[in-house]
Amino acid sequence: MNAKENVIASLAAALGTELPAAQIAELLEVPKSSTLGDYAFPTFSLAKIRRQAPPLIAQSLVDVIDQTGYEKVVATGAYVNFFLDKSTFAQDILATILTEGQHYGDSDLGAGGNVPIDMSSPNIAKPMSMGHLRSTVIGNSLAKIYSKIGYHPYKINYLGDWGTQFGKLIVAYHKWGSEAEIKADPIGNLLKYYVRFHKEAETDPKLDDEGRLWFKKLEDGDPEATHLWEWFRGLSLAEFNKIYQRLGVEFDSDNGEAYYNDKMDPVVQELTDKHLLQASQGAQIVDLTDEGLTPALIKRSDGATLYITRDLAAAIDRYHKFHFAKSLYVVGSEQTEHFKQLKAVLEKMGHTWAQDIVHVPFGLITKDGKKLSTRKGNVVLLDQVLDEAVDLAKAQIASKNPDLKNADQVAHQVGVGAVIFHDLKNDRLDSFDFSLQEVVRFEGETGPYVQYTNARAQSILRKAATNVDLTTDKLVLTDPKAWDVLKYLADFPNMITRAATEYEPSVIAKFALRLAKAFNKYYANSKILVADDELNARLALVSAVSQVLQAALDLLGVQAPAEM
RNA sequence: GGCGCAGUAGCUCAGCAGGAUAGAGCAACGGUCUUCUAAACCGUAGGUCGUGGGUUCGAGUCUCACCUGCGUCACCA
Repeated sequence: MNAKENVIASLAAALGTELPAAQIAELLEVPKSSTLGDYAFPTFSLAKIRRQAPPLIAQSLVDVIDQTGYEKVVATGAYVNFFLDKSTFAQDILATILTEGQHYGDSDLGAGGNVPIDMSSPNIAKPMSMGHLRSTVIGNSLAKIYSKIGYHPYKINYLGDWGTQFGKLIVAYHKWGSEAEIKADPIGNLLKYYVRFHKEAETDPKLDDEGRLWFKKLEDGDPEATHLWEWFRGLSLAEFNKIYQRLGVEFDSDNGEAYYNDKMDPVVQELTDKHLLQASQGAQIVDLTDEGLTPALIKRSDGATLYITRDLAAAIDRYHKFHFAKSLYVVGSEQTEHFKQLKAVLEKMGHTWAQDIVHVPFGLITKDGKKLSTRKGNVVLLDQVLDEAVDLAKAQIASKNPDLKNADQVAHQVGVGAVIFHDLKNDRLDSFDFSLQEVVRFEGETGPYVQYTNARAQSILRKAATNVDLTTDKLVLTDPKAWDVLKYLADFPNMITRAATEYEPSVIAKFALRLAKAFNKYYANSKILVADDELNARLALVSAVSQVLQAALDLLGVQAPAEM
C-alpha cells in the first residue's frame, strides 16, 4: 500500500459510510506548499452533509483519525493535513528505486499492444527545418514513453517523397538545374530550384500545370520522371540520416508516401464498392457534410491521387500489419482537419479501428512572427541550429571544465540535448517564435541544467567510491531538506503514465526540471560527503536522483554525460 | 464568415481532475566559490490571470458572449 492509499484508508475509517473511498480519493489533494503537509483533505463537501462549518469538521476528523504511521495529522482551516512519516517514506522510496534500477517506473498498461508512430516525415528535396525537429523528437520521446509502459512502439518515418511537388521539382530542374550543381550541394540546390519555381509560377501559372503533368507522369511510371525522383530521393535521404544520427533517432521504417503508390487502387475500389465515392467538379470525393467536415478529395480531376488517398492506404496497411492498440500521427496542428477527414472516411468504410487513430498535433514554429515556408525561403535550418548549439557547448566546456577528457563528445551531448529539451519542455500545442538565443541557452530551465545536475550527482558518487548499502535501516534519512527531493522521486511513475495518456513529453521534461531544481537546492544546503550515521542514506539519495534524472532524460531522447 | 487553438509578471512559460497567500526561468538589482563541478544556490523588485456575465461554499481552472492573435476551410502536404 502506498502513502496515498494509506491516507485514503485513514479517512475512510474515520468517515465510515459518510463518503465512499473512491470519492475520498477524488477529493484528496496535494497542498501547494509542503509546509502545509503532504496530503490534504478539504471538508467543504462534508459541510453540506453535516451542515457544519468546515473547520469544525476538519478538527473533528483529526480527533478520530488514527495517527500511527504519520508524522502528524492536523486541521488547518477547512483542511485535514497529513504529514507522512519521513524516515519510512525515505526508506521505501530509496530502496524501491535502487533495487528496481532502470525498471523503476515501468508498467504493463500497454499489455504488449503495438503502437505505430508516424513521425518526422521530412520532404524529399527540402532541408530539415525546426518544424521537422518537433515531429521527430516528440515522436521519438513518445516511443520511449510508450515502450516503458508496456507497448511496442514502431517508429515510421513517413517521408514526403511523393506528390505534385516532385512534378514541380522536375520541371524546375529541367529549366534551371544542372547535374553538377546538384552533386555539389544536393538539397541546397534542389531547394533553390523549388523556391524559384514558386516565384516564377506566380506570374506564369502554366508552370503549375506543367508540374502537375510531370507528377502524373511519375505516377504512371514514366522512366525519366522515375529516374530523377530516385536520384533526388537518395540524395535527400543521405542528408537526413546525418541529422538523425546527430539527434540519436532511429526508425523502424522509412516507408514514405511513395511506398503506397501501388496500394491506393484497392482503397479507391473499396470506396467505390461501398458507394462512398462521388464525382464533384470533375474530381472524386467522399462527402463528409454529415460530419461537419469539408469533402475528402480522393482523386484530382486529372486522375492523380492526393495526400489523403495515400494516408488512407497507409492507415489500412498499418492496421493489417500491426493490429495496433493505437496508431499515432505526430503531425503539426495545421493538419487537424486532414486527420478528422481521414478518420471520418475510414469510419464510413466500416473500419471501427479508426477510433484508435490519434493525431498528436503540435504548435507552429514561426520566424519573426511568420510561418516557416520552404517555398518562400523562410527557413531555419536544423543542421545550423545544431552546429551552433554544439559550438557553444564547446566554448562553455573550454571555460568551465578545460580538463574534461572527451570534450567533443560531451559538447555534442550537451548542445544537441539543449535543442531537443527546448523543443520538448513546453506543451506540444504551444506555438513559438524561433529564437536561436533561447534554443541554445544552457542556464535556467534547460536541458543542460538537468544534465549538469546529474553530472554533479555522478561526481559525488565517484568521490564517495563506495557502494550504497540497501539494508533498509541504513536508508533512514531525516534531513528535512531532502524531503522535496524524495517526494519528486516517488512521483516519477505517475509522471510517465500522465505523459503517455496526454501524449505529452513535456510532462517528463517539467518533472526533470522540478527534480533537478530540488536536488540543486539540497546540494547547496547540505553537505553530503561527511562521515556520519546518514552518509549511506544520503548517497542512496544522490544515486536515486542521478538514476531518475537519467531515466527522464532518456525518455526525452536526451543524453546524460557523467561529467561536463 | 464557419471550425480549431491560444490570451497569466517587461520577455518565455508552469499551474495536474475547480480549492488554502497565483509559481518558475530569462532580463534588472544585490549577495554566495580556502569546503562534494558557481552550467549552481539565496535574496529584492515585478500580476485588475484579455473583457463582461453565469454555475459553485469556492473560478486562472468549468460555461456563454465579446475583443485580440494564430491556424484551417476541395484538386499542396
